[in-house]
Amino acid sequence: MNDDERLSSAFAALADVTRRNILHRLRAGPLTVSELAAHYPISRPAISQHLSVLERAGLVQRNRRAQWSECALTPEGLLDVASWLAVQQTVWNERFDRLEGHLEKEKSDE
Amino acid sequence: MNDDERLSSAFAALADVTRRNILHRLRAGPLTVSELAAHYPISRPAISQHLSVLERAGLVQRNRRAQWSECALTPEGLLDVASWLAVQQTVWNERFDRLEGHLEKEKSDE
DNA sequence: CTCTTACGTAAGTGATTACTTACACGATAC
DNA sequence: GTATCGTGTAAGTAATCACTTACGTAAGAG
Repeated sequence: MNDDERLSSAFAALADVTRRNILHRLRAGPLTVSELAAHYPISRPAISQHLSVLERAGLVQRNRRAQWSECALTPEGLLDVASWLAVQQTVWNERFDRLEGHLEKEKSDE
Repeated sequence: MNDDERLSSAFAALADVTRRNILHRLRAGPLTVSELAAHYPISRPAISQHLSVLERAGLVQRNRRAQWSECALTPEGLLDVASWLAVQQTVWNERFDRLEGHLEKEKSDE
């Protein structure tokens, strides 16, 4: 899986309220699949499938302990997303900077 | 469209290489649909549809001038995404902080 | 006026998505 | 051993997605 594909799978994983909510919930610490599923109106397999999506996107890790699966945030999970966003936003701001610079120049040209 | 839906549509829009590339390309300034489409191996209608997705996600604006459509980045487009990410990452870091704090405490308890 | 250009959109298709129920497996309880 | 719990996965389905080609329209060129 190349960079583009990893970014795409991460963004795709984040494009779902339930999955974002799972990530939000896991910020307090690891939970098992059933503990997570208890908070949602959908079936437990559906939650397990959402977790698979998050796992493939590198955002969550599952560790089997006896018959329980402990789900936890992957610490470096959002780094790629964050850095793509940072680049795009820097450029965005650069455009403002250039615009401001342009206006400054016009002003001083008067 | 509520907050969750807006976030979902933004993330979904970003979950595609072509669309991310369009955003990347628009950082240099506005372009028409055909100017954009020239860089991709897919049809012009396909690009137009990608632009519709980006537009609905609030990331891009199209302005019709005569028969040309000028496509430009929406300045505040990525704010929602960035702030969601910031929150989730803050929490992520807080976990590290708490962990570090815990280790510090254990250390001083010895 | 006719011809072309730049565009949006409708209709169709094959692939993917988000669910469901049913099932299989390993670990604990008895 | 059998029964049960927690889990992952297979199979099926309705909806959505990323494209394609075909068409309709508005503006400029001759």
